[in-house]
Amino acid sequence: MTSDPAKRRYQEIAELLARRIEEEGYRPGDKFPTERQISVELGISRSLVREAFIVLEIEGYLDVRKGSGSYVAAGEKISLHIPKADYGPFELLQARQLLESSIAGFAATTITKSDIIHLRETLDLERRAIENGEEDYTADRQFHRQIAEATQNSVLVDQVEDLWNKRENSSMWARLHDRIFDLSYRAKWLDDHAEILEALRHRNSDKARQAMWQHLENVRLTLLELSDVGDPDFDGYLYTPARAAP
Amino acid sequence: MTSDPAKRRYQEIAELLARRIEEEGYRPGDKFPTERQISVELGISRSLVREAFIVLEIEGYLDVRKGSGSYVAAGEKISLHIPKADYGPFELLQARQLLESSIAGFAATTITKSDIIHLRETLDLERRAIENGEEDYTADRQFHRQIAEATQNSVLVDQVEDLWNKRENSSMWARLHDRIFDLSYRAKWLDDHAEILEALRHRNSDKARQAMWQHLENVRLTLLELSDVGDPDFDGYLYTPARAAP
DNA sequence: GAAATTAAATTGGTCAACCAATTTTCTAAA
DNA sequence: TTTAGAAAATTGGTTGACCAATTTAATTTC
Repeated sequence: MTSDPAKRRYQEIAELLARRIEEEGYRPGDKFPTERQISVELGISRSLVREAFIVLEIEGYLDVRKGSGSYVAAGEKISLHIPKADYGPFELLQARQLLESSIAGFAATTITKSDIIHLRETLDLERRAIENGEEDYTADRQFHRQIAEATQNSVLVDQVEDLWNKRENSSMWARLHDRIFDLSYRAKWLDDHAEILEALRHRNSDKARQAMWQHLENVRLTLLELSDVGDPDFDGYLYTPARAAP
Repeated sequence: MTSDPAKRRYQEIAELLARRIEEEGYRPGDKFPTERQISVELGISRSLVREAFIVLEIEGYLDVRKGSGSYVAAGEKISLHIPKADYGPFELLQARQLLESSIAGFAATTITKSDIIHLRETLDLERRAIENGEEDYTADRQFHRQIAEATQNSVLVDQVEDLWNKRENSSMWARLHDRIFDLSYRAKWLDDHAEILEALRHRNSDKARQAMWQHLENVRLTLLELSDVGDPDFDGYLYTPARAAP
């Protein structure tokens, strides 16, 4: 998908050093070698090491202090690369159910004509992707994002995006990915989306909420079906506490 | 709370340039000024600009190409992870209202005897903190977190925690902080919490949802009241789209 | 001998110069 | 006129030197 022509030098060095921190028993607060030490060791200039240190600082690995040195960071920072919880697909869906159904209900009260038009365009993109057999689900994601955007609340948008990111980082979901698209339940989900859009168009808050809930419930049921393949790894995810629709 | 000793130079420059990209009508694929141009314009060395470019590249703003120049990145990358946006207090509260009321309703169906006991203990801590005039609101936060934990869904817990973290990073909220605790609306909120707990204890899903909604609505009203002080900075936050309770 | 002061060494911060890849311009051949 | 190739200009990549803040060691003072 992405070009990924050539990894930049500082990125290579940063990954090398990050691996060192993780695998070499560094504990928070420990002193890390200085920029000069690393540069001598790797036979490169200090500027390159410095750039790598910046990356590591941003990712929450290091805490650099002028005149003192660099130290392995203590607090859990905003590091996105490594320390990523591996959420299960069912708890993710459950969270989306609770959050996105509320958002859909709210969005029905704030949505504009323009939002409706954009949502319809996204729906067309979805339909075309399915007809062409593409595995691309960006339109699907976009649909849900646009609904959140209709609330005019950036926190909600980020919250929804965060759940999608968590899903893409979920190892279990990655294993399910192929099965889901092979069996092409997406046509059913497309109908769900159309129903949600219809409720939003009529500014029917209750119906929008329920339609979103049912949509994600359908996804959940599909997942349950696909999980019943004797794979012992799925055991921990099979059960999800039942709950009535709101 | 946080130390925040001194923002690093490259970080300042990166934020400046990021703001320029966002506010100056740059579109994906557009060519961005070269490192040299920026360095001349800002009167600093190119190394500093280069470090800022690295930050922007990591955050998904830029796509730098040797010999060619830097271009505004096309795909939405992982940018939202790092640059913690400065959310307004009302959109934060609105998000909490939607999410936490749903969580409370769900938690009512999954909560255990043990959870109730722990919540009651937390409530006592809150009461004691208020009686002693402490400004510490960790018990408050803990109460909301424990309700999320009662759902047994780690995604929901993280989601709630994330909203609290966003609030603590909110500059506008920081300015409101003192006023809120000076006027001690916390006693009222303590009653709200007690009511929520009562609904959870009776496993009354609807009532728990509504009680949580009303609680956050009360916080919102307090904020509105406190904001009416002629501070022009609040203008952008004064209006929040109305919405009926679910 | 202990504490305060000063000096030296260490470390990250900043800079200007040069290197290498790419793009653009110019030139000449078809 | 078009096109292929070479030269020039542009741009990011890399380096070593120097600056400034911090830490450590040495010195002075009581």
